[in-house]
Amino acid sequence: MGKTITEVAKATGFSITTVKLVVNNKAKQYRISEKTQIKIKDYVKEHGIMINQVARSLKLNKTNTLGLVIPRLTNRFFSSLAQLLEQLCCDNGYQLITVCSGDSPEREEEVSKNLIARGVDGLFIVPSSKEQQLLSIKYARNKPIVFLDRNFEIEGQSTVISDNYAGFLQLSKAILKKSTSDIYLISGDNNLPSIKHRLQGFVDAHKDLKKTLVHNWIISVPHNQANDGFEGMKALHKELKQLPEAIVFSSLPILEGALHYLKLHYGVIPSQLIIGTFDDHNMLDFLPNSTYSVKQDTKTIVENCCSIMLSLLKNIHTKPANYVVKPKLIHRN
Amino acid sequence: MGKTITEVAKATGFSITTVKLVVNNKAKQYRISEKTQIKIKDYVKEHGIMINQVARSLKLNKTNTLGLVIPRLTNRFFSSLAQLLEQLCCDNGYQLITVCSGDSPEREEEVSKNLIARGVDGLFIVPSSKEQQLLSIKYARNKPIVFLDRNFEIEGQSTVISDNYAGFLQLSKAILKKSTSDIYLISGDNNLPSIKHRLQGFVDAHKDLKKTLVHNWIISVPHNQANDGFEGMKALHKELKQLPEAIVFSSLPILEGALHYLKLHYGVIPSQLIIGTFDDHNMLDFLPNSTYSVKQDTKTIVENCCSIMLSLLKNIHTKPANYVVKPKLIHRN
DNA sequence: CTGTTAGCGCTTTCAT
DNA sequence: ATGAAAGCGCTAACAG
Repeated sequence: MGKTITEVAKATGFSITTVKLVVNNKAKQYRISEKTQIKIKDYVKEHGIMINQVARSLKLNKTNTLGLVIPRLTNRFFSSLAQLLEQLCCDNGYQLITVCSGDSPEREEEVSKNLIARGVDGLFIVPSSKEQQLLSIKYARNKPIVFLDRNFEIEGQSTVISDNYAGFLQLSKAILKKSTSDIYLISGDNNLPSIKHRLQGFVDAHKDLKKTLVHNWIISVPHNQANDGFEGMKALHKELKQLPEAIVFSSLPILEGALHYLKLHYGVIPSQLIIGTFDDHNMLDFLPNSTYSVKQDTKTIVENCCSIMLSLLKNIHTKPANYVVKPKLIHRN
Repeated sequence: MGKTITEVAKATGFSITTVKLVVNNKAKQYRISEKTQIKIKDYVKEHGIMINQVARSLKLNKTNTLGLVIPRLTNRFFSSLAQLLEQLCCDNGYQLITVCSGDSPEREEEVSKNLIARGVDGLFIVPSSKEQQLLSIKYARNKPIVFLDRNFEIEGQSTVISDNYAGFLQLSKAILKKSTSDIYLISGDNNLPSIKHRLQGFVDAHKDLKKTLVHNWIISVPHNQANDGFEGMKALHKELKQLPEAIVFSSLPILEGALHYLKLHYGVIPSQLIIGTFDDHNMLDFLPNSTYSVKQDTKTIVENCCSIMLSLLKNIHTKPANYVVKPKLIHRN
């Protein structure tokens, strides 16, 4: 399956132009004779034809591919993002290439360069640091970039992020209204703007409701991973010697790790603990606890990303757009 | 950032060959003069250089890309698979392109063709049906393919799968030893060989332990998705009017859906229910129940896939290899 | 030590 | 109605 267009031309004895006209259904338009059409179509029916996209890309200086750089696929938010974006890109004639940076700036630089060298027509990037975001802009040159999920406040760039502040403001208020103010926060990667905004939402919820933050209200852990959550929970537990009324987690992996600690320590997850977390997952159903989760609107995020990219692809000088997508608070129990 | 090699040659006044020799650090070997080296290196330092991989690929008829076709990224097993495989391919000089088929044969055909037209050097495929597996072999022609996770028993192909039978045999025995034989199975996509083997393991565990299967022991649902699990649980519950001692689920999404039904119906997950499932997830920690899960050895699977692919890439006539990777039973509580 | 050249398969423009 | 040819940027082989 899959002769090249040139091979078909050689085999049938017609020129490349004629073959192309026939296979692109422009035969009528250019009045190619019936005989010729039939001969070519028969050959194609028997042997198949497959346009070599590499050669096409070289000639047109356009690959019809787009790159997506995310921290990791095992994070549910990013995997849904990748899946939806792939589908949407495909619907618009583009093949998405997804790569993981592991949140390491070096790796992000490497994979981004790689994607550009491979000739992607544009890039979606979840930047791991301000420096990397700037470097990407430099490397991509005149290729369109849309920054996703995080924006290190660089002027003139297109960005699509969730409203992290509003999400945690709403979540924290909901919990504060249910409970006293005995509420702690375990948070990873606090230098990320998205996390900073979440923290601010948590703090402002207290202010708005005229509640005071508990002493040592935040446990900071280095990253957004399960083992960080485990250590954070351990630290909090060691300090308090007991469980508070409520704990809020800056992300799902942190929550996973923290609950693993509790399970190890208590044998079960203490069900009276009120739990808040950024990001949602079906498996929160598994908990007996009252849980509040901030579900990001992945569909809208992806649609915005894609529409920005398509305008940028049409005209690189399109004015940059900055979307902030509202998440949704989900309550269980 | 990123002049082409030709541009550098023009700008510095040297020939393409000389420039290549210098940037590839073969200057010494070919005794390029110091002066020339410095001139070229200075220019590159200032303007950067970026090899156009598209042109390179066209010339060499090799793109250094590999394709991975999976049902969906939102399934945890497949996302870890993709993430690990991407890393391993990268370590070996290949860029992985992951696409989702949604378990639809039509879409699988479309994306596979697309990958081949884009010139991937080889393909990893989780086939959705026997017909598609055969079609992929036909389309790929002389490109290497490794089939993953499922094998519809086609001769002469390289495959890497988990030992589904052993996994469920072990899991079912563990549960049967703990409980009476009041144990049901909710299972989706029963026409997949992997699922068939799991069912057989379930049945044979009863045989081996001389227990009899309960009446109507299996609830079959069409697919491997959460809403299928929801419907399956509903059906079982309607039939029994109560909960059995134990339920085994053919996959995590099915379990998710089923527990969502229980949560809706009972308000909490009844903690006396013993739960068994294929695939593992940290979030099973969240359950108060006694759970048994079969954790696939993703790392070994990926390593096997990659090593087969690399030999096939070296020599397409390498004898096909068939790996069956042992999973691990995980017990909680 | 350095330069030249053919050609990968395609698109596009211009000729018949 | 059909064909010819240039050229995208690179590699590899050969030529000085």
